[in-house]
Amino acid sequence: MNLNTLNSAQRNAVIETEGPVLVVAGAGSGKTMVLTYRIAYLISNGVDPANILALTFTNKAAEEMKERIRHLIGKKADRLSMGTFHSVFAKLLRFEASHINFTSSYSIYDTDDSLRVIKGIMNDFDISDNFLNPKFVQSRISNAKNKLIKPEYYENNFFGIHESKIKTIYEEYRKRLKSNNSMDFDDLLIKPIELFEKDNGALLKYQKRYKYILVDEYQDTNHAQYRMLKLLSSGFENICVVGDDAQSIYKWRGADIRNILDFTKDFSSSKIIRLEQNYRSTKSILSVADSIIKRNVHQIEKNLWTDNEEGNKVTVYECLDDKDEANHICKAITIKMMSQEFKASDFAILYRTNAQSRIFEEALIKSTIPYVVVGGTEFYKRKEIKDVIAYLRLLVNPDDNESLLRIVNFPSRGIGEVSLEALKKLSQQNEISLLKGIQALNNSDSVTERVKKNFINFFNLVMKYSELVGKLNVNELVRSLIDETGILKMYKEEGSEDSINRYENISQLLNGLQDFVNSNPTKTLVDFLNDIALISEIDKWEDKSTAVALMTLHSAKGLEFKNVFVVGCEDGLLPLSRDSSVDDVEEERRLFYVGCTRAKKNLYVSFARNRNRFGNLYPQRRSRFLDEIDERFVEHESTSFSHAVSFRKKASYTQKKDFSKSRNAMPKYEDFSQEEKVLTVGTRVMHDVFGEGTIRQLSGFGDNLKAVVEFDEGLRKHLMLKFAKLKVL
DNA sequence: GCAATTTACTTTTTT
DNA sequence: AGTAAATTGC
Repeated sequence: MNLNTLNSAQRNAVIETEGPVLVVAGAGSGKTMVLTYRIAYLISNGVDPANILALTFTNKAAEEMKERIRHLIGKKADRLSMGTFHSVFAKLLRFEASHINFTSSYSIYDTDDSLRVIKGIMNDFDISDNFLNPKFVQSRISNAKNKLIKPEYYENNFFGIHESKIKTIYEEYRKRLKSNNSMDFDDLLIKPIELFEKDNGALLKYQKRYKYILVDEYQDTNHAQYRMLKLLSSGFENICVVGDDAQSIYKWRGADIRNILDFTKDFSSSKIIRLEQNYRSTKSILSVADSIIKRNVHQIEKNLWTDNEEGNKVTVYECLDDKDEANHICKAITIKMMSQEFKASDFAILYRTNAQSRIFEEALIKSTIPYVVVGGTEFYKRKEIKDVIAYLRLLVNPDDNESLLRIVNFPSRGIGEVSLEALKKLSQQNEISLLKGIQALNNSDSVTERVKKNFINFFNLVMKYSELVGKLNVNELVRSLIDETGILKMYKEEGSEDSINRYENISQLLNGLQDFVNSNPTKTLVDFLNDIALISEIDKWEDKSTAVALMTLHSAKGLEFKNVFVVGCEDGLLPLSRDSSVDDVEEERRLFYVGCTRAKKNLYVSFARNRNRFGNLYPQRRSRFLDEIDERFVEHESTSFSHAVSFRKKASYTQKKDFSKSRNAMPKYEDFSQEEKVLTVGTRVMHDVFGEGTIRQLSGFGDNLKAVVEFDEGLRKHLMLKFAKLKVL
């Protein structure tokens, strides 16, 4: 291990091992290397690896870091506690489960599972989901949990019309998860905190164990994570957090940027080390990124610089529409690959929303460029996969009612809604799990004999295999169970494209399980379920693969590529706006900044003048972020407009009719994005009868152009623009 | 109780 | 446009 390869700030960050340290690490400043070296340095100075806790943002980051440390210090590295907050504490909770009245085979509910629980509660409590959106309730509950607010204090912290109802749901939600022996993502952070707060012995045990704590991506930790770190580090106070406030992009998930801004206040006598030299990008790229981010008001002062070459200018592409954007980029990639200078995996296409990936996929296929979409519809969230997982969960956790409900009638066993209600009612009365309830139901007369038989068949299936858990090889057990359910057979026989897909997905899951067990025979079914609950798509992605990477800007955090395309730089998309409420533009700007700083050699940002959304073409305006870029480092390119025509359009949409009549004679691209008085989402309009309002949605073309207008009086109207004479204000 | 048809909703970003 | 949920008809 040679510390001389580090610059002086980096070296400080490695050797200041005692006491609280904040490392403000700008993009590309070698933060991963610093963390790696710091851990290796600790160990080479005699610290037991088992006394080090390193928390990363993704499992992938943890794996990579562990690999690098292994290179530096060898096998000792395996004894490190390293992983995401969620995976490290999920493991801890399996050890300590009995102390919080759970079992070590508790289920982990993802957001879908948790939403189903909430819907179930609202259904039981007769709260209509028109009245209260379950997703809203879910986000409120998650929000409260992130802030460590218990149901009893809920109403002191949230102020809206429905809070007392939400509080009731929150209370019941907690109860149900508890009786299901299940935890959601938030619980994985909260439950250890609750344990530590009530059981000082447990806290002391882990304080002693984790003498040195390191946290990566600290800018994206939430309050619960902060509280946890505070508790664990309060003994030795050897806590080192690394982060960059300019790259905080998870506020929507509860991340609290104050954690990093206030670190020096929260942890007294802490040191700050700034890593300001960027080793990743060219001067042009860094200057562009800097010109954007400096528009944000709230930040830690820092000055990122680089010794790297000036490099090529950053290209701003102006495209006709989203299709043109995709083709344009494919062409650029093809040309660059032909020069032999770059291979496919040197390129990344980064977008704001997953929905944007499709159009690039189509274009890449046509261009025969290998690509891989990272993220999107996640494998483990597919219906067929969740069904299989529900079976497995029920085997190890018989209290998991949510999983039971999912599969009790899948494949069809003749158990309908009415029979299920009877089972739920009986189980609730006797305060037993639904699975146990089946036995009770069998001894009652609330359902027909035929239904009883159907239930018992299911019950026997589950019991048969849960008794085999631990006795039979995991792989054999699962294959045999799935075979007996007939799921695979069912999909195979149906034969539609969709069902073949599902069949293959389940096969893939079973193969994944086989690999999991083969690579480590001591692993159990619970381990497998735990792993797949906490794994993300980015964790599975191998950058060794020779393919262009497509992913969201969020997923790209922490990665780097020689050539980066940040696409869809249009107002409303990047920055993304939901309705026209005041959004946090600063966070969107940071997201754009994160995207730009992923590039090592070449950066391309593009926007389309028209974009398809929900199957309709909408005019777009270039992102305000593009106007913030320092022009000295930019070159502009655009698709030739020679065959496209601009329209002179008057203020009123009554003239729109003329335009639509001559539409057939018009070229393919209708460009009204640069016109002055244009109707777009957000435009203020005047209606003779309804008064002033704001356009919320646009659809259709020509005579069929329709708008949803929200009038200031509170009315929301769907209007045909052909008839409604709207004036643009 | 189930299949077929209609409707509603999606596009934030994810552990 | 494409999918999931809800509703209807058998």
